[in-house]
Amino acid sequence: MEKQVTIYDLARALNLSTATISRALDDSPLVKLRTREMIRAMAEKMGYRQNLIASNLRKQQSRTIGVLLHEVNSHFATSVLSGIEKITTKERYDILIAHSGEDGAREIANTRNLFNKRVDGLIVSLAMTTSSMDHFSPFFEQGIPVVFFDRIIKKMPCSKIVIDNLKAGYQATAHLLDQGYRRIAHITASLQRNVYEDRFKGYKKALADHRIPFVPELVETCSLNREDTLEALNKLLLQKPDAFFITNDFAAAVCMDALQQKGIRIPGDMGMIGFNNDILGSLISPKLSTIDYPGLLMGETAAQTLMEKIKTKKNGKAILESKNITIPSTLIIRESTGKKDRPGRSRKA
Amino acid sequence: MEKQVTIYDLARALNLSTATISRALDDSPLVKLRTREMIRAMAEKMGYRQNLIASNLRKQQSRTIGVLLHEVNSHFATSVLSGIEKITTKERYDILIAHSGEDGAREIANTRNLFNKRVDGLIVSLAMTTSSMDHFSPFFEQGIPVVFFDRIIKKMPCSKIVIDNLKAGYQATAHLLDQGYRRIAHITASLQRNVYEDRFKGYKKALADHRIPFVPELVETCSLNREDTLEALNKLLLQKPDAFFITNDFAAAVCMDALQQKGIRIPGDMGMIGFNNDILGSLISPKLSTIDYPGLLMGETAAQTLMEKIKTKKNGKAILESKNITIPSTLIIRESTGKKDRPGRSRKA
DNA sequence: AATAAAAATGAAATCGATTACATTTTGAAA
DNA sequence: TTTCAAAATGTAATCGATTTCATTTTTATT
Repeated sequence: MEKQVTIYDLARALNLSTATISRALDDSPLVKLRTREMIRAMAEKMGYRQNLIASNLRKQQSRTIGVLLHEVNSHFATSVLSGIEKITTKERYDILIAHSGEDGAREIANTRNLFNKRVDGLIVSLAMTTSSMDHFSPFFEQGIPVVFFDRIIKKMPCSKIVIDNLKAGYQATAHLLDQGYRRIAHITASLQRNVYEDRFKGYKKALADHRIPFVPELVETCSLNREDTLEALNKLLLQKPDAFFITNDFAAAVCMDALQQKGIRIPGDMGMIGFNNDILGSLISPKLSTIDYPGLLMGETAAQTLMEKIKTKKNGKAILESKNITIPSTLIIRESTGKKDRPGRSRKA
Repeated sequence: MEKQVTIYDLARALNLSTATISRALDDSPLVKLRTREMIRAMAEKMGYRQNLIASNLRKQQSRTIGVLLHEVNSHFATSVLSGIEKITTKERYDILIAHSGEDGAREIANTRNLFNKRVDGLIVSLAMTTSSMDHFSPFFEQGIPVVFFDRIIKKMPCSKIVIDNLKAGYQATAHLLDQGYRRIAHITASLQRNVYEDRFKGYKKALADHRIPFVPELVETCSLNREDTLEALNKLLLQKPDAFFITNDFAAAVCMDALQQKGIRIPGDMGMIGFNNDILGSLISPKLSTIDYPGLLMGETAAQTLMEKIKTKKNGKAILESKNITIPSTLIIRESTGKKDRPGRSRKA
């Protein structure tokens, strides 16, 4: 349990000033090369380790960026995180991850904490129950860059990274229609959140374009966890749907399992399409059709956008132009959306 | 872009000293209640936010604990993280997550960085390729608590949280044997790592106890990602196994999918057991038998152990007794390990 | 060798909070 | 009203690095 070695110790040992030590350790050309080498050697020998807390206080930065997430236990979330990390580590920034478990109050507490830790920037996907945006105002007031992704608020004046959820919802629904399904149920989450709202809009637009009436009873909203999803499923089954568009692959997998238990064949009796392109979908049977949502790219883009903002801020003027970036998403057709069987006929297994 | 409000600003505004302000904001009884309320109100009014960097520098702490992981994109990893978080947020600590992507060099860099950030403690699961332990010595020298979990080094003098991998490997293998399988292949990862080594030992012991000869050709080591797993699978198929014990559920799911493509029936023709109890296993078909590895509990236990160490350190004497905790694991029998078909007979689908 | 310019180094303020120690205020007892 | 302990507040050092603004040393030029 030895005392920490500081630049004062190095200065004393070498009979130099802390200014020179500090500059040398930063590899500044202001210090003679020979001196620099001497200092490096002594730092190594004495086991010096820079105290980043002190450094950050003086430099008025933290070299840390905060990431506010609603959940981390999904393939999508971990993809986004690894995309973010890929960019930030390259720039030698750390990330502080805080997740709210979909709870707005925890999101507020986390936001506050990250501000107090003086993160240099923030990347956010909103919790399901967040309604007000007031907790972000300290960041805006201080000009600390914030980038939203996935779950955003459209009217916020800052950069946002999204996919075209309306189009994706449209594609998913249209594909089911093309395969002969007509009574398409939709399991989704809080329509307060843009992502679910837009997919829902796409769903309705596809129905309209195919001249299929929209039936409100075919839509259920839930938290998307296992129990709630099954509850929604059972409620919807009373409406005799012939296909499901489910806004999340995990929930879709849960439903497929339950439907197959009941002896319902997928596809054929029932079409099924998910959302996100979780690896899960390619391992279950039948393999799940879905919308590819490139989490890695989204994370990278969000981080890249944030890093640029941080840099322009450092170099003087804070040009706070907000970017709205739309990442491409793709319909992935696998097995669960095979053609619908004609009624009365039987299908080859 | 207003300037940050500091306690100096509050002190000036209220004609008090920074000492009083600081104490009041900490709710110290040294400050008269009325004054405290006044200060709180003014802080609120002026939009004061504590600068934790300054506070941490002075207090010689970071209220942050570092978590070194090899990967984060698995159900197990996210469970552990959420277990850790559950405990640490309760104690108002943040976690700084660094993952190495199984790369020893990155692990070293991450360890160094976390040290420089002066984390108050470290929770570690080693990367696949880590061999030396030298990068942890600054922590030991400074008496900063370190807790290892899952992938550990047995001889390290610090707390470790593990499951009984030998027993688990034994159970998995014995279960396959009980179901009538005899040529059991084993797909695993680097035997340098205790977890894989111990499971392998359990596998061999189970074989020995059932008087089945151990065949080295039935064991393959790989990274456990999709491609490598498939390669291992194909190599092993040449040895005509009748069951697989695969040390990871994701890899097991990949294999099951590939085997079923080839028309091999699971169970019956081939038994299959995984490891970890990833949710995945309950959604694929047949449902995967596995070993439940309680990640949440492991995370909680690791965090709890660490928090205790941090506390005893703060209260003076650093009693560095190392705990070795073994968490219970359970065999979960589902569908993929149904009885083996007798040769020559056919099984009902 | 004298001089100016460039290079290297140093002194001290600074970042924002905490806290040991000192001082003032308050209130109760004498 | 005085006295003194307790309560409340203040002063200033401190955490460890960075950086502005000197100051000293070195090098090049005449």
